[in-house]
Amino acid sequence: MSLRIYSTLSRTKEEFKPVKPGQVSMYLCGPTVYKPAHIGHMVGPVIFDTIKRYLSYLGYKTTWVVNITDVDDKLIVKANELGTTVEALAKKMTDDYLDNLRTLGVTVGPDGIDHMPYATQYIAEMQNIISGLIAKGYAYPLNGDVYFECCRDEDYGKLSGRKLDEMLAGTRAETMDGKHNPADFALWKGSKPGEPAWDSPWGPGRPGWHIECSAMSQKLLGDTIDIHGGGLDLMFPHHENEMAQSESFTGKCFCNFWMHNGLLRKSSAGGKIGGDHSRHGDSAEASADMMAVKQAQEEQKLAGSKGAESVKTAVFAKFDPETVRFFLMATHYRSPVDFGDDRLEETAKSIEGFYRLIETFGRITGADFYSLSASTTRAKTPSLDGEPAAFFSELKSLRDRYYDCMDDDFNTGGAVGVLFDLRKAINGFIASAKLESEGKSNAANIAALTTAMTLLKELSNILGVFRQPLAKKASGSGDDEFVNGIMRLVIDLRAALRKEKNWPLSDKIRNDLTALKVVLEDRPDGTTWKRG
RNA sequence: GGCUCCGUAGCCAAGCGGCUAAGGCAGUGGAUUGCAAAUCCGCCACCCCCGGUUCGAAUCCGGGCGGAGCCUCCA
Repeated sequence: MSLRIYSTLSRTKEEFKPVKPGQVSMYLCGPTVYKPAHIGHMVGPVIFDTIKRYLSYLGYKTTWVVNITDVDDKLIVKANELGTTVEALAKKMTDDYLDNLRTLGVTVGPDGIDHMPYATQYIAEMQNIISGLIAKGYAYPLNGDVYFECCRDEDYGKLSGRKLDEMLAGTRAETMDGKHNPADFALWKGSKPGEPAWDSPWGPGRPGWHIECSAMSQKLLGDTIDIHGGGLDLMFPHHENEMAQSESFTGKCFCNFWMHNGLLRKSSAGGKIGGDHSRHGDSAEASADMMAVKQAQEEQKLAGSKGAESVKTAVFAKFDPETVRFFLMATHYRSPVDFGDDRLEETAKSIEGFYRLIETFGRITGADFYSLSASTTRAKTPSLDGEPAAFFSELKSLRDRYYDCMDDDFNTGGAVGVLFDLRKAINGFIASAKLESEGKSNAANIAALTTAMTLLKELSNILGVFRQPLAKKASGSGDDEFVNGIMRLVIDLRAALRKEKNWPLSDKIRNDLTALKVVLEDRPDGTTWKRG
């Protein structure tokens, strides 16, 4: 089974073949850093982080670039508004962005984003491309600006499926501004006084939106890259234009696999409004003022400039980052996703069992799941031949299913399903081998359990989940000696009551503790507690 | 209006021509438990509608209905 990737260009899944054997170059369009990051900005990086992990797992030496756009109209406007400089604003928002990425397990470095170039550091490269495009007749200067002439690029529109002449039909004349063609877009923008500006052959100015990605990907990854990613909303015009520029300049294919991730939508207040979603199709509502509807849609869209809350306040205050990451992994990257509290709550509930299994594993073996050393490459994955044979062969087939999913256009949703099945298999093994009670000293079974848990770690590492304990702590790990001491006392006293079969009192203790968000669980070998 | 994409159980969701349509949440029957919790074993889908291609379709094609995104420097 070999890796297949859906390419936006061909609208089909194609077998993945890198330009250079054994190596993969990957470029993801990063943010314009003019406002705090919202959760929608995190989707691409999280998905591509997993893609890189899997490519690395397959043995590819993967180089991943995510750019930072630190010069842009919006940045200028916002900085003026706030009475600060573009540089200072960009710095602050970049830090916010990176901070949130780190929280979600995406780092800058060999295990994550390899290069994070800033647009302002590649002005010379951009100017070089612009000059080249003018020389080749693909671009023309106009009043201090430089425009790319779309109709000179024969296959312009091939990514988004647009035809140039169709696009022109509905265009208003006033958008022309002397451009040869309304679709022509700026490679270079002459600056007004007070705006950030760089000297250029066409006068002081700043780069257009698309040229930075062309320049940076070429400089850092070469003329033809393997994978280029971004949100679906960037397909047009950004990626279309980016590709048009780059290919016109180099005369080579710019990118072999275009990958676009679906966008997040903020789900409506959920059940809180009326509960029954199916009622929204009322014909009375259908006649509502279209503008109002359009407006409402705007607000729902996370990417809209208005109303989007920062990740920290909107999400991380309420949900563990691992829950968020798991949620993103549970659906296919190309699908649009409703993002809302009720969905995250469901996810949190669904993954609790993994954390419980991890605790159980610790109780049985004394080992720490998070310290297990799991293989990070498919080539070095354990053979999984062992006893009991039935259990091992189940592990093996689950792993194969996981591979099949990931090989099929990074089907993380299917892979997540495998993780749940793996959990069930391990729990079943623990139960049938009675590892929590009389089977505790069976060394072979303990070893089998450890192998299985190591496999769980190996497979969840690729998705970037279960890398650390939840903030919600298990017994004794997050509280001070005082609390732990009190809890030990309470549990001991209750154990004595239970021995006397004083059920009313021992149940009262457990129930009252539940009200305090402390959960007691009675097991054959004693009672454990944790904060719930 | 043009260009894309989607429509699988109460909800979320995988599935990409062929064994009994993954998995999660909710619900439900049982095992286990002093009772719980957790865990395990079960149950829970006429794949939006209508045609067509095929020995065979949730999967391919045509039409319809419904939804989403883009066409506006939004990831």
